[in-house]
Amino acid sequence: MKKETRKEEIIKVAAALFKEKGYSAVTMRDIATDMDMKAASLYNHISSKQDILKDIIIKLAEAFTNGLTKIKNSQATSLEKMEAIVALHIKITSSNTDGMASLNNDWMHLEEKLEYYLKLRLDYEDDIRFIIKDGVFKKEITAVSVDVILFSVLSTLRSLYLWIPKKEDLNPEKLAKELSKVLINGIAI
Amino acid sequence: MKKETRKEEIIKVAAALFKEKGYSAVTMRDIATDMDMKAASLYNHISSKQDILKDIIIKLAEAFTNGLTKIKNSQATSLEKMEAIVALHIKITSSNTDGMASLNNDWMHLEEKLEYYLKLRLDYEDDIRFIIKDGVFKKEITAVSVDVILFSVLSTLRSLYLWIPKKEDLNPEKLAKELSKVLINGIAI
DNA sequence: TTAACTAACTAACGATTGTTAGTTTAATAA
DNA sequence: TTATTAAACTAACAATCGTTAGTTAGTTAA
Repeated sequence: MKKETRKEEIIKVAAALFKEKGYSAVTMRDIATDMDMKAASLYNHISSKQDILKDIIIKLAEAFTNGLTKIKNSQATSLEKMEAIVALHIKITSSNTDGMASLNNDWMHLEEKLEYYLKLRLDYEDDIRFIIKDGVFKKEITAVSVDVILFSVLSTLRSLYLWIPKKEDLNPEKLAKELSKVLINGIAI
Repeated sequence: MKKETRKEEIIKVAAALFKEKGYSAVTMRDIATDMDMKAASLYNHISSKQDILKDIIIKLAEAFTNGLTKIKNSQATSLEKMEAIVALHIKITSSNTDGMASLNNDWMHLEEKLEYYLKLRLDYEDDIRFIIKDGVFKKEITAVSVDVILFSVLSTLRSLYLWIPKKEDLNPEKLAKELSKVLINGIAI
């Protein structure tokens, strides 16, 4: 029960198609064509189209949750934690930009796992909101609306999947440094 | 307060459904159900499903292009222009959050109008990139990567459609002020 | 009144959808 | 050798898709 390479290939090919056209617009025959096989043959490896989406999204969502847990339990300052969150998003996203497209755009088609996903996402946002609030309290972060800060930072990080593939020469550490600088210090001189 | 035409009603209902499930997952029968009619009756008012999407997206894309043209031809400083761009996005997005979901997520299904849309989007990004470059040259904007700044700002503005509907008491001017402050001055004290 | 128009309807179309059943082929294990 | 297994195949299914054709009822214009 460990011969999952073929299954993983299918999921990878499917994720690329899901990014290009969206989950609903991709047919099992599309995935099969890119795998050089017939649609029915896919079912030797996966149990349903739905199951492919679940695999893609839940794995990524749990990676974010696990990454954030380490950060929030660390001894870093609030701003250092924000920098670590930026680095976490760059690390996970650059390892799977296709899958991140599904996570961002097709989570509503999860059905059985939808509730679980929504809980992970809500908890994730709450944890970051707490880090920001703590930063404001400790006078590390400006006292403009916490929600505006949360929204602004998270929107940028959640869009990385669109942008990272365009940078052919990606240096994750350099990007993390520059992006942290822009998000934390702004763009004004 | 002129009465909406039947076609406009359909487009509005369709946009709400497109936001909820994505263009491909919405059927003509879904739209008809929400309009309290049969799917075939929709064709007395619209020519195709595709045409609904085109109406939604192109109208918005042109509104952005027109708005940015005024800003770039103004005498404002680079930072003032950036603030005006923030306000432009808030204004257009808050007037049609449903449509903005299609613009962001379903543009790839435009078919005949796809090329035109892509040109508008590319020109839009180039215009903002120029404003940022000019700001760096005039020492109003920090000399970190222009693309990182462009990406960060535009990602946030393009995600407004997800966030504005959650703020039941939206004050566009106040939001523009706060968001500009966060994007331009950052979050650090 | 008559004619034209608007906006709904029923019925159905060919195409495509995700998926199942049963079969075949080649490689590996006994 | 024989048996087993993995991974492909063909054929087909019921359901659903966007859309068309033709009809009907109510409203407006002449």
